[in-house]
Amino acid sequence: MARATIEDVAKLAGVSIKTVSRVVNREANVRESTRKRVDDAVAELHYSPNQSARSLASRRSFLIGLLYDDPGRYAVPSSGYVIKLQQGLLRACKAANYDVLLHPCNYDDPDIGSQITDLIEQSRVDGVAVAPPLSNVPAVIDAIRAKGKPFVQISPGTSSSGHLTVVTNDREVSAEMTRYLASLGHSRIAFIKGDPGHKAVAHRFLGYKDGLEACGLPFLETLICEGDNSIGAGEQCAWRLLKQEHRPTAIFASNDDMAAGVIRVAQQMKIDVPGELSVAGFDDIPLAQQIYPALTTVNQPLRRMAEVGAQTLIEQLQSKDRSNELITVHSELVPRDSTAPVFRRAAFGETH
Amino acid sequence: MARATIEDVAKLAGVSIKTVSRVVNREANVRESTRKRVDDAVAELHYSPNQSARSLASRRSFLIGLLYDDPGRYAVPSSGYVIKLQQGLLRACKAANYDVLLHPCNYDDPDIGSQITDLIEQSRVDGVAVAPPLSNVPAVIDAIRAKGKPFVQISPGTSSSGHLTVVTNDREVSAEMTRYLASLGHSRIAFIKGDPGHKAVAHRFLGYKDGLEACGLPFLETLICEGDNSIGAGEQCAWRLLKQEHRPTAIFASNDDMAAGVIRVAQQMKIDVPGELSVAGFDDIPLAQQIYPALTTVNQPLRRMAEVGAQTLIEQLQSKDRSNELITVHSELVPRDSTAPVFRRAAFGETH
DNA sequence: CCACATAATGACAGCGCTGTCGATATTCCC
DNA sequence: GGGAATATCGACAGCGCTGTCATTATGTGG
Repeated sequence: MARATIEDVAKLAGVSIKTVSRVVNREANVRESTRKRVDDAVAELHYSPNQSARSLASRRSFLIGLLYDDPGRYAVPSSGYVIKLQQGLLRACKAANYDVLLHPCNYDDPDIGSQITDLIEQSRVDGVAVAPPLSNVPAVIDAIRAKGKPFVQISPGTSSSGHLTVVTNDREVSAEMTRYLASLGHSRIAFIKGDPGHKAVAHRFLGYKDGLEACGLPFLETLICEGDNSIGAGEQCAWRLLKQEHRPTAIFASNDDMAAGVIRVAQQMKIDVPGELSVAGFDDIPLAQQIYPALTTVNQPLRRMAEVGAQTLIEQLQSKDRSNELITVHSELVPRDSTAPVFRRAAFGETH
Repeated sequence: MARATIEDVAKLAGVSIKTVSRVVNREANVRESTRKRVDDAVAELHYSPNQSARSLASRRSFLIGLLYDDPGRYAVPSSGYVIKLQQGLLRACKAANYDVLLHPCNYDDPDIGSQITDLIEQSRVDGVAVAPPLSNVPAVIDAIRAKGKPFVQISPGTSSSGHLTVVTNDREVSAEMTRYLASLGHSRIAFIKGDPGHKAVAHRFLGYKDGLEACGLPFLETLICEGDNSIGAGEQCAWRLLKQEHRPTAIFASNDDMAAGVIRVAQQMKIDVPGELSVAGFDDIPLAQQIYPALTTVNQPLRRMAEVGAQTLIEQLQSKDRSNELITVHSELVPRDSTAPVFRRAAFGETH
């Protein structure tokens, strides 16, 4: 049983193939009675248009590419991240009758620019969604733009740019977290910065400072530490911060892994969390719910970012307007058990 | 700058479009000198064939669909699993110049059969790879077969079937694990069965029995327990097994989560692992390396299974032979720190 | 009821390739 | 060296749609 073609449907409905095309594509100016006849024929024949023919004739593939950093052979942890991106993209694409094509890349490749160029040249996609950390690499963005391929940049941090971008309010929500900690009575709030090469985390630090300022708290260099985003780095920073005589009563780490490191060290130092020390993270990775105490953190709406990005990209593709929208999707503060009102004695610099 | 077409290349190389087509598709019977002229023209124009036109003319989309269970809104843990599948598929497809299309489904959907039917009807893919747990649902397999769509079933357990299937040697490697434990001196080796609805785990239990038999050890019902694959189930089984007077010196759980539950209970009961109790799991999930002690387990070559499956599927697509191969990819025993030579006193039934 | 605007439909070319088949060039063997 | 076998190449139809434009049906105002 060969697949039905538009011609079969037209014959059965007693109309021209063009009218079938109109009905299938929901175009205007088709009489209701005609539409129904065609729809019935479509249903009877289980007709589904041949995408290749559609693509060839209309010069659109109805395919959106996802450009992302390949989690690689052993990096299972980041897979949740990729899956969320895919889910967002898939939802938007499904709604618009597009399909998703995967284009994993190697973030570390020194030759990433020309890699992307080749990829875009050969790919059949109508548009591309670029996810972090790839979307933070200028060579990548430049390559896509040079090829004139419509795209949306999904970026955690703010971006200048002259193209469609979806960001989240990292800075604002970091300020919010800081204010939240202050509202619990904390006045010595430490901050652990992340990898300086990672663009997004810079904004979190700025947000932290905003938050301090909003609460009238002083900014103290002794309460700032920098790590490379790993649990180990979080531990090192925690040691440094907590062995000070006048130690902080709250530590805000710019990602969850480092926050987990802080909690681990606190346990080793017999500092009760959250009794004597409040700890907050950022990202809301699965681990955040699994550790004890469950980590107060910030949920990045990655799925939603991908969804909104793809949706807008597709809209632009269809209307051909291609404006340079900057879309912000709001992150959410997730209070859990690792933060609590300040413990007064500890606040006055008592060591254990 | 519009994309170059085959006609542009033909003109530049001074040949007919058919010859360009031959060169691009690596067909035989093209003079070396001609081939070179065409290749040069292709390079100069950055020509890349229009896939839609190719597909329309050749009736092949060069697209492989991945049918998998959508990890869903919160089920981040299983994302590593999906990513591995994708990686395997992508590798095989890239090598053959195919692309991957994602088709997430809902495993729990009671109407899954007709869902799949619709999906297949509308999808443009040449073939489909079905991953577990979806591949264990008869309605899914039946729906694909009914539509006559070429497919490969990726299945952890053995399968009868009349179609291309990739399996792994669950039973054999379970026997191997059992023999390994016996070789460490264990004679009281308990086994925790998994969810009986889960086809794959049944084979693991058979393998356990094979292993016992091979070592001349008796099969004892008192050393068998059944859980639902969760950590909690592992804990329950562990309590049951370990509070017996004559308790086992080794516990082989049919998945890692349950093994993790066993280790947790052992710690609570102050039973040293691996000193007094060896624990083995199955699957080699990320957690297996993270817990203490690191878990001895079995690594399922999921990525490799997907890769081999897709590769074979594509080969069949191209040769049109469509035989019903059964491909086995071997799982690997991964010895870590949770297993050790038997502790004699414990072996003689001493309680803590 | 007619001239005109607008809605509804169809005829047909052509998107950029591949498959078929026929034409021509080259090689091989006796 | 001649004819058959084989290698090499091109002409052309057509894959199943969409876009364009012409044509016909329907409505509208005076």
